[in-house]
Amino acid sequence: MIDLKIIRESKEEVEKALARRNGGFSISPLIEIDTEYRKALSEWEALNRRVNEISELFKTGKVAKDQMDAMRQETKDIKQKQKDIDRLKANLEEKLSNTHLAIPNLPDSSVPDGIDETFNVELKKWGDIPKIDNPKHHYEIGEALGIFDFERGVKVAESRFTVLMDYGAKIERALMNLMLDLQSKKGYREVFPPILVNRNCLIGTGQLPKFEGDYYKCADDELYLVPTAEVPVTNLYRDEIIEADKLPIYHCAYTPNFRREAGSAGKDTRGYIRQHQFNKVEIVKFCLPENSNEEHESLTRDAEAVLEVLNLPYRRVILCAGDLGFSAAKCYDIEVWFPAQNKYREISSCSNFKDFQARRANLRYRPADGGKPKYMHTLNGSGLAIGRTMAAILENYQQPDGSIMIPEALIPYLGGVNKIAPN
RNA sequence: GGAGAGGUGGCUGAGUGGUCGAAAGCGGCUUCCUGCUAAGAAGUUGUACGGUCAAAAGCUGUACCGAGAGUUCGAAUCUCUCCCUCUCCGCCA
Repeated sequence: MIDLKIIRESKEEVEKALARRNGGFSISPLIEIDTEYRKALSEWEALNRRVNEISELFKTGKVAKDQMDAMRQETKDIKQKQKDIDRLKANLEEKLSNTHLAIPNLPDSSVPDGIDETFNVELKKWGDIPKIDNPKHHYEIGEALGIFDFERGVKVAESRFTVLMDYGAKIERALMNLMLDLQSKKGYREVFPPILVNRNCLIGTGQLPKFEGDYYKCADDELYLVPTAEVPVTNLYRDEIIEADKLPIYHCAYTPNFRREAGSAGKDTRGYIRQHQFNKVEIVKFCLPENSNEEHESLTRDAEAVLEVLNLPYRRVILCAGDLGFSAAKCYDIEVWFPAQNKYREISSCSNFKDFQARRANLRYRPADGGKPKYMHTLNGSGLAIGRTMAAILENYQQPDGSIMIPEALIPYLGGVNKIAPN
């Protein structure tokens, strides 16, 4: 969340920055609630001061006998008044918190203007687009190879669930290992976190309270299936104070991810691109505020490295302010080439959240000079979405005879297999 | 699921209804001392939100000892409810 102090003191700048996003976020209601809340708080404090005074008099034995009852009565009356203020205060506090938590991050000044993805700006392209006559879609190839079973996925769960068979399952597992090995070598400490997380985690990273309907929740427990490893990994250090010399901290994590895809009805209904359950390797960084820009650049490079190792053509775009996710101040999308769709599709999102998540999750560090704890910066990116990587491999490595070649780097992870052909 | 123990500052850990934001130790910071290092001596050291101030420092107010409610002039301390952790037992991958 955005520092309330900044919101109070530079209302215009904050509103101007937020206006670049879609949706028109006015912070006036927040400021009103904040003012009311602080008024109630100081009233309550003034009353309590008198209570403290009276008890101090009792303590030091300065109360004359005939005044004791009057003073006892006075605090009773004050407590009664405080109760009324308490109700108001609790009410305002909740409103303040909910309103505050619903305000998205400020777009960084380097983020281009624009209202939707058509305003995103391409920054670079990598790799040669393969020349394929009448390229087939990944789902056609996968079904013909017998490695995707969409119908049984629906039978076992519902739509947007897929069963992987034989080399489908094996490639999924091989990619997971390749990606974790690659990021581990780059210095990301591997972690395997819980896949069910509590509500505070989702508030910490910014999914809640605003997007309640987007996630799977357990009926009998206050636990949610993770929509991304970002959630448990970023919350690893929630409510902690880390010594400055321990930063930056890098983590990589594999988890399955679960998303209800509310609002994506009809989008990518065929294929393996948009599933309710998908695997992903995530890379996460915690760093000093002054370093987050360069950490963002290098993190994005670390995500791109996976595509380069697999020799899949991609491009990098910078998201415009209107397309930016709720918590991000700045975000690069990495898009991989899909020959049959004849376009680039998102395969990784690399974001700098600055101190937005750190405030929510209370992630602080102790400065080297021993001063007061400060909020660190958090960043993360997919490294990569595994299902989409498999889909991209199927399409980019497809052969005229219906087989697919295996990217060289993946061959060792598949026990030496370099080609998969239909039975 | 059953029985018991417990949740206190960056950490470990004392705590009698008022002298407790809280002993002590560790860690951190400052200074001193000794060729360097190590060791030693003294001092200092919580967080949040307010007020005062041009601002900072300082001073000052309020809250915070797992969460919430209660008793009391006054609660870390007493009572109740909830949450969490640990130990033992049971069950189980």
